[in-house]
Amino acid sequence: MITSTRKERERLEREAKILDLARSMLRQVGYHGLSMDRIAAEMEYSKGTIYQHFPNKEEIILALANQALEQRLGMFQQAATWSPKSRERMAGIGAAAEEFVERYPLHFAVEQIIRSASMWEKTSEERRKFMRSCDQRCLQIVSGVVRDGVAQDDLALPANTTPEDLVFGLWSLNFGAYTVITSSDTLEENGIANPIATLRRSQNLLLDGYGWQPLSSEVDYDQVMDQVRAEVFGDEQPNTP
Amino acid sequence: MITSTRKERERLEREAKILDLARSMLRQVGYHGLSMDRIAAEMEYSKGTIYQHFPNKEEIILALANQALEQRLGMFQQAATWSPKSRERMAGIGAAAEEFVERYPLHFAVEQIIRSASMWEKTSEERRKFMRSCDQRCLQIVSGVVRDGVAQDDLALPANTTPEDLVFGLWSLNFGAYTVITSSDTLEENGIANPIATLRRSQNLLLDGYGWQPLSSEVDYDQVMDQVRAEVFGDEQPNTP
Amino acid sequence: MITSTRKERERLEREAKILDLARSMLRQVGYHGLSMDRIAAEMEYSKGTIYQHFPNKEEIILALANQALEQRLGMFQQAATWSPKSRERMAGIGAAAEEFVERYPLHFAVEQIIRSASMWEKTSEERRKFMRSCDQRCLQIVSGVVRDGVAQDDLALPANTTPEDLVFGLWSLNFGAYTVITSSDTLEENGIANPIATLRRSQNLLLDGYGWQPLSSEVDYDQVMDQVRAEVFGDEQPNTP
Amino acid sequence: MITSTRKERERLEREAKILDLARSMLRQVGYHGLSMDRIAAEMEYSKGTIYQHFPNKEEIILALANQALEQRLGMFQQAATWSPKSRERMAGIGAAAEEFVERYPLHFAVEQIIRSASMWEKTSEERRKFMRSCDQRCLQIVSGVVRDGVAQDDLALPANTTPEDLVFGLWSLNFGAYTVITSSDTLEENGIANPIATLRRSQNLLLDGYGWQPLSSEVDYDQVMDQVRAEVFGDEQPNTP
DNA sequence: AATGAATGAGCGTTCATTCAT
DNA sequence: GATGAATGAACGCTCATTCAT
Repeated sequence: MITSTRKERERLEREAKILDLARSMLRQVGYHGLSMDRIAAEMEYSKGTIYQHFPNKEEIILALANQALEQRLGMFQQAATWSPKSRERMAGIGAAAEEFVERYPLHFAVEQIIRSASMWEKTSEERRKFMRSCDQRCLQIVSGVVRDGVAQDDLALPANTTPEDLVFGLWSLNFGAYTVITSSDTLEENGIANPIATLRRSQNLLLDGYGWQPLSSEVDYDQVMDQVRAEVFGDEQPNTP
Repeated sequence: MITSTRKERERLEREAKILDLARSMLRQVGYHGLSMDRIAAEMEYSKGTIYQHFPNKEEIILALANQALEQRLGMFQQAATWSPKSRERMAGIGAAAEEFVERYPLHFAVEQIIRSASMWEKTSEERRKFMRSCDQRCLQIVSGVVRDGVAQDDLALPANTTPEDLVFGLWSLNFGAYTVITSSDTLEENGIANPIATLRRSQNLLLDGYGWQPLSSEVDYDQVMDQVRAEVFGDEQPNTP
Repeated sequence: MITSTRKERERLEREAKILDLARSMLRQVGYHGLSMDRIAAEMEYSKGTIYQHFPNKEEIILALANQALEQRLGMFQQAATWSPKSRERMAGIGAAAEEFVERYPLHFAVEQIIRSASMWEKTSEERRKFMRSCDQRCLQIVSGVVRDGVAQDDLALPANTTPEDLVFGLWSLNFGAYTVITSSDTLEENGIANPIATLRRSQNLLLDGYGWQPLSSEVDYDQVMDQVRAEVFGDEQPNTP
Repeated sequence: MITSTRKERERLEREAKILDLARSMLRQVGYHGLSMDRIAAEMEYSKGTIYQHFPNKEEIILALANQALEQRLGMFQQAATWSPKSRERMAGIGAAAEEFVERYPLHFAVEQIIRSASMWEKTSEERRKFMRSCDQRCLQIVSGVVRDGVAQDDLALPANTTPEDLVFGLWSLNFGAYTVITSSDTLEENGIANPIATLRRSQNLLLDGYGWQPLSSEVDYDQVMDQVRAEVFGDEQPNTP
């Protein structure tokens, strides 16, 4: 029993090591530069050993995606229960999204690559399902907060609009903002000095636009978000300069 | 010299042809399937000839991206001068962005690939510069409209906020939305039936949030955008259902 | 010792099981698909254990071949004592050869592989010897029948001709026929509707040619062969249509 | 024109060289030992170049098979027109088969491997067709001689027997005999001193058995075969000792 | 004795790039 | 200037075999 436990533990450690390596390599050399040869070379293990953990390259990438999604899911779950006030919980989720990108930039990079690469071929349907379900659960957490807001009369949705529609807007804004931030190194010299702050404001304005009470003119959600990051995620430094 | 002019013209034609072919191949077989061999095989020219136009494969892809950016730049320019009213011009740019993705989906796909691939070592500084300048000019066009709005008192920017900050929000929203739309095939079943409409509303709410007059509660910008797409870009069918 | 006997028995059982598995895998996935990994996976034993039985893959295949040869040898022995009449015994051996291919097609396939593959460097001298001895004993059984025929004056061999020469002819005919049958799927459409019947006739004509009494014009050896297959080998259905 | 002719010639030469090498390697290391790596290494060309001539490994093997079959076809055609007497022409074909194996032992080895290997997967259907057609044409040449014999009343076929049935017997005998000869090195010590002579006799007895006139008791077909090999195929030494 | 993780050479194949013609 | 044969490193992947446990 002890032996099998140790072996199992070693196996998991090795698997984690492979994924760590693959993750950082994925960012450095991109999807097309990531190769089993390189992964094996960079580890102290042989190619065959890598293949004993993952049946093919795509599975490695999908595993990375799953890790990223699971990580975010967990953070969203924490944030979604943080406050009794619906709009504050929403702000909390925004804070979680921030925290996620900053704390696990590689996870975010993996997500970006996954969402744009054209490599949905060989990966096992099982894992793909898992990925979709992570996506959905994330979406549901956030739309759940919207529903709470509606239920608590903090918010009234326009006709023909689902909570998911609202979330789609926030999601797009968030994902797009971090993608632009990550892929552009001339933001500052182009007049965008503090993109994170702008993202926060944009999110607030969007929620204000939906009439979600209390509006950002009444509550300083910037401060709320810093508070979430400090209290829920243990940041030492507030993020707003 | 007339001769050299003809030669030059032929050269440009051939270059355009290579790019057209590469672009459609990129759609059909993905980045993975794009190969110099295949490009050459599908043209009446040989591999060597193609190498006389583009020193390596990456340059082709970058050239493709530049075409896309130039295309968008042109469309933005058209949209940015379409109306005397600043907020309508802004809506026009939104319509142009829509039109761009729908009319040239490949261009958008190329942009995404470019933004995630890591292949900048091999590409020429010249082309890279061009790309950056396209990006910047696009940004400037849009921020120009913002400045006009400010100048015309349709809009007052908060303290510490540049026109570019505002544009960054819109840009993120747009880019993010189209990335999510492109990469997710379960949007509808997840409650997001009409993502384009949601994107439009999100944009409007954002601009409303900045106080840009006249607000979307006063003017039906949906209709304005359809109008732009019809009048400026010649769409026969309005996009709102 | 009782213990060692049990162990020995278990060992032999396991060995037989490995070979059974390997043989059926050989049928299903061909020589190419036969792998130690797969054998181990399909058994309740590990790769290492299999290596304790067979020092390498080739030995397994050779052991398979030996099983096949031994099987045939046994059947030939049965057939060679079946009748007091030499020519009928000869027909019996023909029937045994038929029976062998039909009842154990895998054994025949293994034989063919063995005879064409080049893998003798790795295999043990012992097993190779065994294989040669099987071959020889088979030959001797048949040539023994020829000698009986000569001794009983049913047959007179030409000058410079050994009983083995005669057997060589039959052997060639038989092995060649089944190889052609196995490897060609267009026999029928090429006018060879019943190759087995033709093989039988060819054998009979050959023996007639040597003057082996009674000739096939006097005795219906087709019927004799069906009888052998029914009585000696327990076939329920006669083979001639 | 001249250039292209030279290039074409060089191409064909290179192709022939690859095939020559592959052929001799196939015999030495067997089907499973033959690898593109080895072929490339043994030539002064790189792997990529080999692939510019043959799209995959199987095609190389099939090309070898085609060469062998075509070679034999040609020899059979020569032999089939050699004499006005049907049975002598038949003997001529036997001589051609002998000549083929002796003059091109590698071609024969290829045939043997092809007929037993389980690798009919990837090869282009086109080439496979060609192979089948070679087989058929060979068969037709020989069965044509049988038909001639029937037409000339040298031979009467039994009921339910096609000329192809007769040929099937000869074919089996021949292919089987040479396979046994090739794969067994203990023939002589097992009492089979002159297998070729035995094969010849077996063939004659078979044809005698069908009643093909004149019988081998009337004509010395051994001498006829030596004559064919000398006159048609230019052998300097008769083959019968 | 049994295990299965680890190895690493090998496989068939692709493809960007070069360069003699 | 155009060609395409040649290259050779790289790719994803397999598998017989070894050996520490």
